[in-house]
Amino acid sequence: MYLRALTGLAEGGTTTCSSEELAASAGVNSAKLRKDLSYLGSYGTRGVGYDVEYLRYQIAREIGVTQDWPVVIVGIGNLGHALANYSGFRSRGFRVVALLDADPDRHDEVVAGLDVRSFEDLESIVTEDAVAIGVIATPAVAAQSVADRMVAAGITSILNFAPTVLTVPEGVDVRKVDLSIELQILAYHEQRKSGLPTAEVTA
Amino acid sequence: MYLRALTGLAEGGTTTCSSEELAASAGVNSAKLRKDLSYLGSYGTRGVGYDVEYLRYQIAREIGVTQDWPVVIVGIGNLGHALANYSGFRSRGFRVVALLDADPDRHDEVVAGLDVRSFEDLESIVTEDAVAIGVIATPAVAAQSVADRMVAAGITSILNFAPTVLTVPEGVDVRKVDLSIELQILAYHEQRKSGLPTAEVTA
DNA sequence: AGGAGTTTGTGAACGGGAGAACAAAACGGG
DNA sequence: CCCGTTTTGTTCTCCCGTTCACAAACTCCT
Repeated sequence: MYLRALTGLAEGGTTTCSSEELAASAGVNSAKLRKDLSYLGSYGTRGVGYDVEYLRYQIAREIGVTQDWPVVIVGIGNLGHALANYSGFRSRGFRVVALLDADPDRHDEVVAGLDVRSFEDLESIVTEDAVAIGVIATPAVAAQSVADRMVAAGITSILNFAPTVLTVPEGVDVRKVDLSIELQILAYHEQRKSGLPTAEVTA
Repeated sequence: MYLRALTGLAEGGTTTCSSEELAASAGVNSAKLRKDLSYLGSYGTRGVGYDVEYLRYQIAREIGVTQDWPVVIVGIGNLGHALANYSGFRSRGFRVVALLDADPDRHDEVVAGLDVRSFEDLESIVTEDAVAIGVIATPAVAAQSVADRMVAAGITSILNFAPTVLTVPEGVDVRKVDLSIELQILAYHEQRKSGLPTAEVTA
């Protein structure tokens, strides 16, 4: 978040910023921001603030975005399609090296300049391109078996868009994004708003 | 999460489950699950467990998924396309009533059985269909102005996929989904794994 | 009917993140 | 060169979510 806020400030021509400004851009409290940055080191100057470019590089280096991360996307349905075309990945150091799908009917398609290939090619792609990160955009029923194959092939980080809990061996990281849960949370608050029109709304 | 886990169990033919089973399905600790459910009421039976269907209905009612929520999606690029076609929304009580885009070239397209309409139609759609929830899938630069228009039109809950912090008046809920930040988190752990091959991996 | 075995619901302890507050450090003006 | 101003880095405190642990409650078997 801070990285993106800094990028925004840099594009706006700002060269120096205070913790207060940066915190506002990132949508957090300034004390929290300073504490977070202090874990990386002491990159600010008291009485002045932070050098935008310098801090940006330090954060990028720390979280590993200075290098390029090859990524494989499995499941080229609507969501996989969108992810393959999502420009935000490339601009943040991620390179989609392959699109895989189990459905042979999709294997002729070209999406985002890449051939959709057979899921059977997973192992060779992972070893060839040293892929460590895999994205699962398949239906829920297929997700666990795809994850198993990924882990067997050597992938150690998985981003899961399927609405299922994945079980993976220790040492493998999984993060889950569930689009409809976010909507459900909004619906819940919405219901409370309309149900209790005079009551206080808890943020 | 519990709701989805329960749906999965119900589809598998389970009629009764213990907190331990349900917690495993949802990927959480069983004590936490019991405490969470206790906030809704006392819907379990000691020595037996929870009735899957009954508990499912109680949770659905509590979070407001028994009713149908009309939703508007603004920004029909790759992501908006995918969201419009995402079946998980409809099956969870959300109905996409309109797709809007500022680009007139897109206004003839039909996506997911809906015409892509002009962003100018926002106000009439919101009032006509009593829409309370809006989804922003536009580029970052447009997100804030879209949010402002949404709020002015009467929308009180926004799901934001654009990589920007939105500022909205009090009483309006915003939730943010950032696809590349999830990847960055994985990349960070990945870097630590390879950088410290003998060190302990912190979950 | 009664006791053994389960499983829920909840009180208590633990841990960690978030904000307030302040000392240390850098800059600028006289 | 010194003092006031600004802003960082850090400590202290508070609060909330998570987990442990156990009593209450229910079932089943004898």
